[in-house]
Amino acid sequence: MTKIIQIKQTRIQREKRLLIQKAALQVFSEFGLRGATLDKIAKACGLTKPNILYYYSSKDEIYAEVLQSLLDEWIRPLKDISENGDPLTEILKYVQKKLTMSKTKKQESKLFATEILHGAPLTQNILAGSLKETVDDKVKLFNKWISEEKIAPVDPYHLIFSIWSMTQHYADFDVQVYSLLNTKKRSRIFRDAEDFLLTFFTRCLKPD
Amino acid sequence: MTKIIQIKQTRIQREKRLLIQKAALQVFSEFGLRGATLDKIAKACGLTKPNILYYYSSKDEIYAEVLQSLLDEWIRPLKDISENGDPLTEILKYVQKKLTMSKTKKQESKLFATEILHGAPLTQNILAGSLKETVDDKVKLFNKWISEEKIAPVDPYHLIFSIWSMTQHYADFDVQVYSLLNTKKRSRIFRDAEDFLLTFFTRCLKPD
DNA sequence: TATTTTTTTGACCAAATGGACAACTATTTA
DNA sequence: TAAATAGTTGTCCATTTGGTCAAAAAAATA
Repeated sequence: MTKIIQIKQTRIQREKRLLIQKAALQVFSEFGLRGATLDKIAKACGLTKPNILYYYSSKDEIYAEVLQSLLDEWIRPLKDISENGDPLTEILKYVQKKLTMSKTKKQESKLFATEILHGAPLTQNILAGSLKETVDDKVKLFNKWISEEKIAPVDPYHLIFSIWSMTQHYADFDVQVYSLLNTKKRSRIFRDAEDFLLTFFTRCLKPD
Repeated sequence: MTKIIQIKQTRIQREKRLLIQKAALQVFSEFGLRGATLDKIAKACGLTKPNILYYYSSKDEIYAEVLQSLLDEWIRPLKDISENGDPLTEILKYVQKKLTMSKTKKQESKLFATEILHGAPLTQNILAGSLKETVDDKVKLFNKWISEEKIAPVDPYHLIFSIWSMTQHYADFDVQVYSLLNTKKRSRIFRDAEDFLLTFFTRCLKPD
């Protein structure tokens, strides 16, 4: 009742909702939608379960909101690829940005991956909608660059997939990466990864 | 009791265990360990829940067995990289094999990905054990090839990661791939992916 | 400060789920 | 074919978990 009549959020509502979202991201990314429980989220943010349900009407609603705010952020860097800059530089900058996100937004990456992996039940429309739009737009740009012989002729869609997969791998499969590299310092891994990726894409995209 | 005394499996045991494993792979890969229920597995293989628990003592045991048999298969192709063949050809063959697996073993790929993504609770020892051994072995081989100037000097660990991530992407993120490519035929996607990957790795690995 | 509104929580509920088990049926084996 | 063994299932149980609710506490407002 009250909540329907109430129009703008109170200070406490803003704070608590954010608190819950943060905890939820953490729990969802670790356990997945079904593995996450309201109790875990509650404990992670120091609230009680009924209190959480005072702010969100269901677990699914929390999940949907966390996922939604993640998706916007996820697409943004792709949009930033500019048709004015130097083609190779623009693409390498994008690679770098994505790799950095794998380091600093690991939970987001894992949550997104889990969602897609399990069929993207809540994300399908976004994939086919705004993401597809952005991708198609950049594909057009890449094709222009190719026709101008500014980058090597490769399938732009698969080029984008390769950037996504290689960079996100360091977030999503971190456990495997860390198990196989006997490096002590994690920052070292990302430095090496960056070296590798930049060399890799430079070699692949430099026009003949 | 009976099962402890019994030494070799009966025909029915072999058949039913396989049946259960197949169904379990399907259900686990779609819903994850926690999202999968014994009822779903039971329905998927046409047995009753108690009947499944006659063959496996718990859901976790089924999961562990499915995962175990998957892991052996998963590592194998890497082992097949031969130090006798032509370096570039050997690596490209490996890429091809992995891509094919993404097409034909999609469920396995997704299950493995989910496991690693969620911290690899049951797989950690294998990652750090037999997988690491095999990887280290191939890294040594790649380094040898590099020092002989038969392939370009790139970090072998990250090279392996790049092969894994780019090929598995077509299985794990299939929903996204299909959403973004407006292709009707799926086989077409894999043909294009193969073209892309082979060109890609050839360009990157060809010695200067 | 009195009143209203918002926030918090302990206790509770119903559904889902992993698993136990005894009784029953089918298959092997002697 | 009779006895023994293996396989199957209906029923039941305990735990987990998403969610409710009424009452108490805290905060905002008049």
